[in-house]
Amino acid sequence: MAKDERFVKQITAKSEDFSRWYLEIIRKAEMADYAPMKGIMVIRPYGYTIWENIQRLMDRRIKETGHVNAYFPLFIPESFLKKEMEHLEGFAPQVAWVTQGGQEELEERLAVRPTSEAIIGSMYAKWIQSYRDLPVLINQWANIVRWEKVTRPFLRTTEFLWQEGHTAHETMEEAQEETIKVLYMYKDFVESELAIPVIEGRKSPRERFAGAMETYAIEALMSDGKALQMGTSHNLGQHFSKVFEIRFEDREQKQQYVWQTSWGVSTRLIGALVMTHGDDSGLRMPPQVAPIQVVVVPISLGSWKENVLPVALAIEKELLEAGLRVKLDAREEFTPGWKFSEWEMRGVPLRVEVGPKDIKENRAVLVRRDVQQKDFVGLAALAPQVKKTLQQIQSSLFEQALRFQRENTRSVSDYREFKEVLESKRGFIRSWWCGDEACEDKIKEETMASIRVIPLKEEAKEDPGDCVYCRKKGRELAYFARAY
RNA sequence: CGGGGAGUGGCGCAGCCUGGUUAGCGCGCCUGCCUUGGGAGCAGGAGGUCGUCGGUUCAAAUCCGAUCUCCCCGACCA
Repeated sequence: MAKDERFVKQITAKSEDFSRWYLEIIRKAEMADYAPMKGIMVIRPYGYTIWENIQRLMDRRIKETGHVNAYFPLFIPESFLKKEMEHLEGFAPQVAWVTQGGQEELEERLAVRPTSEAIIGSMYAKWIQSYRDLPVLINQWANIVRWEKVTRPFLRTTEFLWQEGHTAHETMEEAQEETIKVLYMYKDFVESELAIPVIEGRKSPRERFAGAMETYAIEALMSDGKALQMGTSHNLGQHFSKVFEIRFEDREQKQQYVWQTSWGVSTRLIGALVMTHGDDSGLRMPPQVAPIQVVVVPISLGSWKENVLPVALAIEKELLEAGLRVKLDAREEFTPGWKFSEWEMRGVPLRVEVGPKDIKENRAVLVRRDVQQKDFVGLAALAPQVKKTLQQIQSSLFEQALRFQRENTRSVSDYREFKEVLESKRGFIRSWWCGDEACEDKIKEETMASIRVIPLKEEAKEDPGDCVYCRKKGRELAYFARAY
């Protein structure tokens, strides 16, 4: 059996049409389906279980760093949104409005939340009086609506699910520290749970969140060479506290405005999993977030129900007791081969096969989804071996993605080369930038590439080169890419 | 929002140009037999009114108009 041979052709090859491949995986793996309204999808159980796993692992980190969960309203009065004009103008084209309740027209329009800075800010103004009330460290899990013109399942939909943290602090330094702490929390989460390597850094002013003083993000490279923003963390400064009057009496008994942050990751991460790890046979789920970590397939031959099934049941029980998410697929109406393909499409990381031959040898067959490798394992050592293999798959997926990211990150100092790389290879391009928005705009216009992130740690290590566009002295080392 | 393409049983498609009996095909689904170590085989069967609305016509999946949705490219977008 050749390693990269496709057993069954059921989806468009990734290399043939990436976009179509992506959409077909989502439907064949039953992650999501289109709802009958433009740009809105239904997240089906298999996709939603991935989200639940993401939630569970992220929520743990959020709480470990001292935050607590709360829930704020879906509706935001227009006047609240208007208080921070930069913020309103940033979101205006994407806001859905409620103008009528029952038969009555509303006196004031209500926005369906595009994000919650405004409504949360108005509440913080009531809750915060003294430095003793600070910091406020609140997170909420919620749905968000943004009227998007171009939508794609998970990557950009009109309604989506996310988590948004909103914190308030005594000092600018403390808010900045929080912003960066969360950025690295996201990086750690995405790399260790989703097995997706990211580059963390600051956004250029052009890409900054509407109303933020500074925006930071983690960016990943999808396997078609386009970048995807995986999470953002904003230092809001005092923009919102000034307009919402979020004041406190400080240690010197003076009135001060609080310093705020906000940060979020969304169901877009599920799209990133597909585009980072998927192959021509379907999904490849990292074990940490896989809805099913191990599928047990009994080889149904002859009197398998008497001989094979009891062993399969015992294996299922043992793996369940070992704390794994296990599925025994003992359906009679499908052949083993059919089941193999089915679970490969859904990206189940590890498959355990047991058949008559294995039972004679007192063993089972382990098949890794990531590399399609088969190994015989004695039944006595099964559970520990399965656990170990899952860990290997988790790190192997990360390593594969990291290798891809490194191979597709190129340092370029010449604009001609810059354009050439984008045309032929895409990926991240590391270049110096003078800091002038005009250069950034020109580059975007001419190459469709934007500044994804200005790395936090790398700048100091190198002598500045010239701006890749205007040749003036470079001020920032930036990662450029075409992005989703 | 601009340009292009597409909506026909669950999925993928043919039919439309050149209107005319019961709208086909493959996969899937159901029943039975037989099979099962990489999506088995045979036989029988169910399921669509052609995205939606309107118009032309004796007659519309087919022609005309509007509208909704999806896909691709671009503009826009934390």
